Amino acid sequence: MSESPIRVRIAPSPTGPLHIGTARTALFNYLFAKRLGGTFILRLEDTDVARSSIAFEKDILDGLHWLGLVWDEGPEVAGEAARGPHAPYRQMERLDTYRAAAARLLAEDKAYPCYCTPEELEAERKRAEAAKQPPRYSGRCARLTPDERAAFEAEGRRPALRFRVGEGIVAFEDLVRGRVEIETTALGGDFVIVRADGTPLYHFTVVVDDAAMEISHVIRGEDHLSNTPKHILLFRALGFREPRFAHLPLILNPDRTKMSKRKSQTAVADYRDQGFIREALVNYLALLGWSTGTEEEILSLEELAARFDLESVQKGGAVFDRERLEWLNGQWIRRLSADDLVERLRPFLARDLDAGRIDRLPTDEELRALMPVVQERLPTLGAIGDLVGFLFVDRVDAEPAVLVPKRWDRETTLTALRAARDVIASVGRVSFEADELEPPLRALAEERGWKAGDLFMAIRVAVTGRTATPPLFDTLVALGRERTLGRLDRAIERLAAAGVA
RNA sequence: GCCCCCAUCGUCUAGAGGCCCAGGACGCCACCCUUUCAAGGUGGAGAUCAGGGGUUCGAAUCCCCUUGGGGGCACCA
Repeated sequence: MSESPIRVRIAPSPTGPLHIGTARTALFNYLFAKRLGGTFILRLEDTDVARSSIAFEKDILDGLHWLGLVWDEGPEVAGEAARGPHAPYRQMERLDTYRAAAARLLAEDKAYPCYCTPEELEAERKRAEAAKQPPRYSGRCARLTPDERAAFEAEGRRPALRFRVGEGIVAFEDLVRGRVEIETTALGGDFVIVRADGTPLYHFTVVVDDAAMEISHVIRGEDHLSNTPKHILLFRALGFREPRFAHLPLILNPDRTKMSKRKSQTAVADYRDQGFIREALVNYLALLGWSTGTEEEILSLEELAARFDLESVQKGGAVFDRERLEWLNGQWIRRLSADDLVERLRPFLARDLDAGRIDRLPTDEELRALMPVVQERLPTLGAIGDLVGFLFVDRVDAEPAVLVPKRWDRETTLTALRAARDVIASVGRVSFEADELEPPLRALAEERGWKAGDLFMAIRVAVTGRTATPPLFDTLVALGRERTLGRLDRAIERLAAAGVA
């Protein structure tokens, strides 16, 4: 095999938001390129004009960018010029290239005009299905005489262009699966490469572009495995050198079918919006279908790039396991610097404010002070409001029923809360620190014969409204003396009132 | 229906003939730590390596068959 520079690409189609599967394919291409000092290219396959949109394109670009998968060559975006020697990288801007290639195939009779209408083809497919036959183009237009063509033209029919598949066996050496062979007769007959309206189709553009962009390795999902023979035939017909192929295992729904929007959360943006961080998603995706062969598992993009190899890619599909992603997300959140975490938490807090889940935004100092206690408790960034939101609301409503610890009754709770209020009021006058609060409150519990845990739980619920919170004294400090006392008073009032009623 | 691909704990995987009556991780359970919740630590349950035939002194690992699963078969990508 001749040595050529490593050039790989991710070629998404802007017909939907960035999909987890596309992100994984992009990642593997990226890692492969980085590992081998190759070039990672982004190409937009937007020839399905009806379904493509700018909004999807933006979502895809933003998502790849967010994941840190920067491309070496790619289209112009947001006013920034295209990068790379093979611009444009958007297929609808490359129509001339396809037109020229199509003209060549037509001139060499490797392709021919087909005048069948969609309705006729549909009928043909229906018939095949009814007869339990594989759907296959009949080849009706393969050998039209000039007169017959003229007749169709006179009718006003516009032809599509079909590629002659021919006979024989196409074989290739897949980098993850080994040798794959398929008989061309199993390809479904001659296939359309240019629509009647003149726009080119996927199988055609992908080959023309991969050749034009000198792609050395086509790394894509297994759903393309059976398309590969078509592509190889096209590479040959056009006289292009074929790239090497590697087909990645599919990412699966829990029921082991191809991951889909219907059964799983597939949009990368949704994961980001829920507070999964890029490090975790990249790490998780890399380990879906590939492993280092060691027991390492927490790996950064750089560490992954240093270890990646196609030989270790799994052949079987992999079920997307959200729980494991969440665990990895926690691992990565804990590895962030406090300042970085504060920064990343901001948008989520802003969203909580918009939604009315909190009444004000914490200052940077407030947030920063919470990090030691918050960092190890956050499964996702989106959980921040749930974790410490009570600190930033104007009032909490502690239900009398939950205010009373399991082992206590209302009277005891009331007594305890009043006593605790006095202790806190007396010790916190000058400064308000956790290690100033804890000893006297423990002493109080001891003196009254209460379990410290019960006393702490009553206080916890009184000031936060909930039974699960960060450590109590850190929480009181974060709340501040005045608000702590205020919430205690309010809880005492409510509990007392509940008894009267 | 036809073609192609795949097959180790529930899930992600290690394993490339003896180191494996199969290792790690997530999840689950228990215990420890502990004011709650987490995090962390320790331990446990969990896979007759889909089944059946070969090959071999020896197979999760090689071959064949069966079964099961998946993907593809568009003027979508």
